[in-house]
Amino acid sequence: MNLKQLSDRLGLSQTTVSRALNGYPEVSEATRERVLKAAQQTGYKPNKAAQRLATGKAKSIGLVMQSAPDLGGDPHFSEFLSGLAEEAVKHDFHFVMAPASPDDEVNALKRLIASGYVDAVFLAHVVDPDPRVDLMRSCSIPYLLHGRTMGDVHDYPYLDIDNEGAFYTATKLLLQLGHKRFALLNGIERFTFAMRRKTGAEKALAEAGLKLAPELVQHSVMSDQVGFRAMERFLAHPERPTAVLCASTALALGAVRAINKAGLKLGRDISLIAHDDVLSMLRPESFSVPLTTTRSSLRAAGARIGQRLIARLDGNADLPEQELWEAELIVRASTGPAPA
Amino acid sequence: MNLKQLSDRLGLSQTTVSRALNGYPEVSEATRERVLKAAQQTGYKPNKAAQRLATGKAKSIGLVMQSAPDLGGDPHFSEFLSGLAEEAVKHDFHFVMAPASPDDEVNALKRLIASGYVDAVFLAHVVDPDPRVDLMRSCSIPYLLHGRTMGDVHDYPYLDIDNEGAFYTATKLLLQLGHKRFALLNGIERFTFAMRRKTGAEKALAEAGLKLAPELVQHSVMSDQVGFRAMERFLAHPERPTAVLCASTALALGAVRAINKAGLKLGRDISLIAHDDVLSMLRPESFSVPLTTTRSSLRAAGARIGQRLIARLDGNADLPEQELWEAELIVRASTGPAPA
DNA sequence: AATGTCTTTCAAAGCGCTTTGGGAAGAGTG
DNA sequence: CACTCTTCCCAAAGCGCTTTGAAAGACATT
Repeated sequence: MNLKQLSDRLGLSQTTVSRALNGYPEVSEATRERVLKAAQQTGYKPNKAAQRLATGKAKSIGLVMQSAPDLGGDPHFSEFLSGLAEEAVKHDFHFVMAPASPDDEVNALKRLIASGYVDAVFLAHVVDPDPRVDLMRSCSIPYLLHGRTMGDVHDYPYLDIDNEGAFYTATKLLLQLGHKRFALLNGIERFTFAMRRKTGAEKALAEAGLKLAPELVQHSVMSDQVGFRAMERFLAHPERPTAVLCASTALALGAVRAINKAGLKLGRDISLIAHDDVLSMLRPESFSVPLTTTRSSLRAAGARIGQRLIARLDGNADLPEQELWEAELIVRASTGPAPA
Repeated sequence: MNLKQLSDRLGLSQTTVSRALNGYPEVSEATRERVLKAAQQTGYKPNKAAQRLATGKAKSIGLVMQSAPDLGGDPHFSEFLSGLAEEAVKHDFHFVMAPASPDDEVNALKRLIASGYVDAVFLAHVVDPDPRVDLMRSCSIPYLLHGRTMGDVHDYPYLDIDNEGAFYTATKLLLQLGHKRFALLNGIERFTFAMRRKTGAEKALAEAGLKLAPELVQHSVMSDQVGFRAMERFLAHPERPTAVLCASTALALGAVRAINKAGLKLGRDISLIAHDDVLSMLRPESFSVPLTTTRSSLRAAGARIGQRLIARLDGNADLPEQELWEAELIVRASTGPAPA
C-alpha cells in the first residue's frame, strides 16, 4: 500500500492525503479523519526512503560500529545503545549502523553520511587527533561526539565525562588512605578516555611526589580475562602494589579474582577502585567485597546524546553543545587503609 | 556531489555514469575508467535512499531492538551483533535498528518493513506462538529467526541451537554424578529458548524418576545480580540443591558468588553447569573454579545469520533454510560427584 | 550503395513521497 | 451584486538514482 493507492481509494489527491497524514492545516477535519481512518485500516506506512529523498529528513541517526574478526561484542556498547534507544523510541527515530573494520572507519563514516540514510551521526571511541572531527566539520550534518579530543578547547559538540577528575579523585582517596604503590588497569591507550584517566591518576600521584611504575600499568581491552592476567602480573611484582585503579568493572572482576587467588583480602591487603559504567549485567555493589567506584551511567549518556541530537534535528537549540559530566565517587568496601 | 553533477562534469549522461559505476557491460573501458577516476577524485558516494527507491535494494538488514526504561543493555545482544557485523562488513551491508517498547514490537516491525529501508529482517527473542512469524509470512521480504517456535514442524527460515538437547545432556551428566536435587536458573519464561532448556532438564530428570521443585526454578533476566539472589534463595531451601543448571555465564557469576558466600565449595558441595554463549567479556574457563558448560557461540550465530541473509539477497539459495546447532558439553571443575 | 550487426551513448520514465503554486468553491464585505 | 478572503483541494515538479527503449555511429557484409 502506497500513497497513490491510498489516495485513489479515498478519491483524494496524494497532496491532500499526505497533508492530512502529516498534520498540515490545509485539510478539513472531516477529510483528515477519513484519511487517518483509512490509513489505519489499510495499515499504510509511509516509505521512509522516499520520505527521506523528498524531505532530506528520515528520523534516523547513524553510527559506525567497529567490527573485526577478533573483536568481540562489547557490553559497554550495548549499554550505551540501550540508552540511545530509550530516547529514540520516544521520538520514533531509528538507527543506521555501518559496521567497519577499525582501519576503515573514516571511510565508512563518509559513506554513511553520503548515503542519505541518516539525519545525524554519533561518534564514539574518540582518539587524538581524531580525523573524524575534521570530516564532520566539513559536512553540515549534525553530529555529536561521545568523548572529546585532548586539550582544553573544543569547537565541536560533545558529551564527555570528566575522566581525569574521576581518576584524580579516586587516586586522592587512596593516597589519603596511605597507599604508595599504585597499579593501573586501563582501557586501550589510543582512546582519549584512557589517556585522561591515566593523567588524572598521575596528577594526584605527582602531588604526593609519587609516580606510576610502567610495569604496573596495563592498557588493553576491558575484559575479565585481561583483568585477571594483568593483576596476576602486578601481584608478582617485587614491589607489589597496594592500590589498584581499574577502568571498568569487567576488568575489576578479573582483578578481584586474581587477588582472591593470591590469598589476599580486598580492602585490607589491597585496595581497588573501579570506574563503573553501570553495566546492567555487572554491578559493583554486588561483588563479594563491594567495590568502591567512580560512577557514571553509560546508559544515561546514551539517552542524553539521543536527546540532544534529536532536539537539534527538531530545531530546538536550547540544549548545551558541550557537556562534561562529573563521575560520582562511591566508597564501598574495596578500599581501606594501606597495610603497614 | 550527486550523479547529475558528476555526469555534467564528465560530459556524459547519468545513464552512462551510473552504468560505468555499477559495472554494466554497455560502456567502453575507456569511459568506465574515466568515470571511476572522477568518482574517486570527487569523492562521489551514491545516495542510498535514492538507490533503494529506484531498485528496491539497499544492502541493509533490519532488526527491531527491544527498548524500555528499565531494560539495560544486554551483552548477549552486542555479542550477537558483533557476529552479524563481521559478515555485514565483508559485503558492505549495514543495519537498520528500530527500537521498540516490548509491547509494540510487532508494530515496529511492520513500520520497519514498510519503511523501504531494509532488504531483509532478522528476528530474535522468539516466543510461542510468535505473531511476527505470521506477519513475516505475509510480507515477501526475506527474513530469518534466531530461535524457533515450539513444536517440531517449522515452515520458516531459522537458526537455532538445540537448547533442549544441551540441557538434557547437562542434566544427564549431573545425574550420572549422582545428583538428585536440582535447581534451574533460567532465562525469561516466555522465550522459547528458556522453555526448551527447561524441557531438556525435565526430560532427563523424568527418565531418572525425578522432578524439578518449582521453588528451585527461577525465570528471569540473565544478570549477575539475579543469579546471586536466586542462588541465595535456593541455598536457603530446606532441601538444598546439589546441582544447578544455569542459562548463562552471567547468571552463573552471581550464583557462584552466592555459593562461595555460603561457604560451599563449587564442584564438591554443589555442582553447576552453565550455558556459555561465549561472551567476550566473561569466560567460564576463567572462573576461579572453571565452569562446566554447554557452549555455543552467539557471535558465530550472528555471523551465520548475516551470511545466510546476505546470500539469500544475492540470489544464492544454496544455504540451508533451517539449521539446528548442537551445543558442546565442556566439562570443567564446577561439576563433581554428588556429596554423600 | 544499401543493408545488417555491434558497440556505445542518451533521453525519459519511474520508484514513493513532499511541496509549490494555483484554482474552485463558499463565506464575508461593502 | 460584484468583490475580496478563506478554506479546501489538486496537478505537477522534484528529491537522486536505475533502467527501458531508442538512436547514432562504426564496421562488416552483401
